[in-house]
Amino acid sequence: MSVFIPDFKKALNKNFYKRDTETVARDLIGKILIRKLGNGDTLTARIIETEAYLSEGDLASHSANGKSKRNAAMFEEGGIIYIYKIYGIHHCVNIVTGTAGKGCAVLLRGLEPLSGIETMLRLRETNQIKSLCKGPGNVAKAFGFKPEDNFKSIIGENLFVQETENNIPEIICTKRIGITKSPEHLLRFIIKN
DNA sequence: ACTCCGATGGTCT
DNA sequence: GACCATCGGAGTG
Repeated sequence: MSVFIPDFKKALNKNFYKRDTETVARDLIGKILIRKLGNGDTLTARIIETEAYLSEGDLASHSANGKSKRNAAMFEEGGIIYIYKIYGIHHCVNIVTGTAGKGCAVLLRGLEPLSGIETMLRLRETNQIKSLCKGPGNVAKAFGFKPEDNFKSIIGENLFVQETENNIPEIICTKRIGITKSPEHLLRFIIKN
């Protein structure tokens, strides 16, 4: 993709996120994540890897043991983000899916940076383009997501996912990464290549 | 290419 | 006190 123009009129809406989590995780592949920072910088990247965490029958999901202070955002109506800290070091970003009270979300695991790359490099404190948005911790850091962004809307002017034209990416489905419970579920989605 | 492992802290039993 | 939805560097083949 040579030129990409962020356009809020093409943002995915609440009905997109309120659907079944696995479907949302799959459909997010190939779409464009857009964030406008307070300083005016705009970051855009293509979503290339996601994982679904379900509200039922999924022991790996943070919601598996019910609502708590940490996972409360997961139990909101789809269309907001859920941010948590992992291993005491990294933050991870999820997009909450489904209807209110369910407790499900899609983890953003990998992006292909499109614009705002200088800002992402600065936020990541690296000069490595190759791994800039590779892995959930790096996705969060490159986009400047912090704990205070928990519960923020993913359908607002300064944070949204944009529809793409002629978007029929070839998608591969595998087991999820780094989990020990419910490992058999094929809930990781990655774009081919 | 791989495997191993330390860093570091919130959450839950 | 154990367990993590991780990352990157060191060591090995």
